[in-house]
Formats: sequence, C-alpha cells, structure tokens
Amino acid sequence: MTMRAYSELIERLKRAGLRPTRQRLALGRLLFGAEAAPVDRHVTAEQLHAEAMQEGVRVSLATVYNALHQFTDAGLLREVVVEPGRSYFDTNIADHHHFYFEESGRLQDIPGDRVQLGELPETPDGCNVRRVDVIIRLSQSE
Amino acid sequence: MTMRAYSELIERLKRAGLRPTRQRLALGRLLFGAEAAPVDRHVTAEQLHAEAMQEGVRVSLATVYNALHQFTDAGLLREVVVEPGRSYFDTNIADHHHFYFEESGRLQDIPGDRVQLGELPETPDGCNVRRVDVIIRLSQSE
DNA sequence: ATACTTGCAAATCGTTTGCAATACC
DNA sequence: GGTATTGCAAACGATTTGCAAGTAT
Repeated sequence: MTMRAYSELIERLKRAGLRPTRQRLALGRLLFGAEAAPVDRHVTAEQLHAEAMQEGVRVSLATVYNALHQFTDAGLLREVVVEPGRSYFDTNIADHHHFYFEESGRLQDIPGDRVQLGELPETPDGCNVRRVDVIIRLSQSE
Repeated sequence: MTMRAYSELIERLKRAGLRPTRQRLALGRLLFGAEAAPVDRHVTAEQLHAEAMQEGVRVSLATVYNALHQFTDAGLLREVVVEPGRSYFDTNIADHHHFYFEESGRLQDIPGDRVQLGELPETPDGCNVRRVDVIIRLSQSE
C-alpha cells in the first residue's frame, strides 16, 4: 500500500468520525486498499477476520464486527443479506444489484444500469425509499 | 375450516410427500386455511408457533421449523430474508415482490406485474435463474 | 410392522454485549 | 488526561440436531 493511499484511508476514517486505529486501518486496507480496490468484495465478518489473521494482524472477531458496522454506517460499505444467518458486506457502494450463486454462496455484482425497474407502485404514505435490492438467485443447471 | 378445505389440505400434503399429521394439519390450516387464505401472510417460525399455542395446538418450535422448511421445499411457501437473523415465510407463492418497513420489520406484497425488470444481464454459463427477489426498503420520512 | 414424525433438551451458528485494559488525541 | 476503542469471554437469539417415544400407513 502506498504512502498516499495510506493517508487517504486515514482521512476517510477521520471524516467518518472514526479514529484511525491499527485495527481499522488494517481492515480498511484489506477492504479498500490497492490490492482490493479494483475488485468489488463481498465478505463476511468471519472471512475478513480470517484474512486479517492470515496477514498477521491481531484483531478480535468482535472488533471486525464493530468495524464492519461502523464502515457501513459511514457509507463505506453496504450490507447484503441473502440467507438467514449470513451477512455479506459489499465494498461496492454504487447503485447496483446482485447475482447470488446458491450452491457456492457467492455474490456477484450487476451494475445498476443493467437492471431497469419499471414503474414501482407508489410508496405507502409517510414513507420513503431507502434502497431497492434486487437479487437474482442462480443455480447450476445441467 | 370446512370439511372440503380440510381434505384438500390433506391431499396437498400427501402430494408433497408429507404425512398429514396433527401438527402439519394445524400449521397448514393456520397458513392456508379459510381464515388465512385471502390474506398473504409473512410469518416467522416464532410467530407461527405462538399462534398455534394460542389456539391450543400443542406443537414444539422445532416441529414448526421442520414444517415450514418442508412446506417451503414443497413449494407451498416461499422464504424471504430481509435482515440478518430473521426469516419470513410467505404464503404467497405467485411471482411478486416486497416492501419492507425497516422500523416495524413488516413485509408487504407487491404484485409481480407492478415491477418491471428490464433486460437482465445474461446469466453466467451453466446457470439458470431460480428466482428474482426485489425488496424495496422503506423508512418513515415524518 | 415399518418408516416417518415428533418433542425435548442440548448443541450450534452468527452476532452482540459488558467491562477492564489499552490506544489515540 | 480524558474519551474512544479493543479484546475477551460470556450472553444472546434464531435455528438445528440427536435420540427416544409416538403416530401414520
């Protein structure tokens, strides 16, 4: 990770009101760093924790959960629920949707402009749309 | 519940390869019976269990889970996941989508024809679409 | 008679919490 | 120094499992 990317990450955290601690920096690097940047990631807390451990970063699982939720609240991540009891955190925060591979449990992004939603029913009174999630569930055909 | 509806339920279960036991009949009645039929229901296992108990039907929670999954596998129900750690079972198995009220945790059906999906990206090789879920997340705007 | 179902209680899973020790500003 | 953050281990809620007892065919 370059010096520059590093200070950008620090800035990003500060702007979100989060102290740039060792743990948050390490997790942030894994999620948004140079290696990860071009790829959109869909990680569970457990996966990210394992990845950090593997790199020799000492972080507790509880802290990973904390960080993921704080990043999500700050708009740096988006949470996607596909199955009961499994939450993915998506590094792609642009408008987009998902393919879900039932066998492998993998998620794959679909750019927002590839799915057109027709006229939606008017939203019930006193409500506004927070988000529209489209999940296309796929299974092995053969 | 009428005699006729009752035997239809028995038939329905048998066709699904499920023995029409006391528990499955009671739960089936609550889900698909005359009282419930016109309304599309979105129940959690706990809710259905509570409802059964209230009616004086003795069923264990484990059996409710079993039945819900068996009904789902048989295509009598559809499972909808909106939040980590909460699964709804939907008695509406027609093509349709959902409003989700974040505050109350309530689901509301949207008829399938009220949402038009434009050209979807071609599905990856060797895969077919099992289902497309559209969830419109709403929050109180006050 | 046999195979399928059930209930119970314990186990499991992913996630959250309480709190003392620690790191950041 | 004061507040935010961390780690740990225990708590948690939802769901699942193992197994002995009960029920449908």
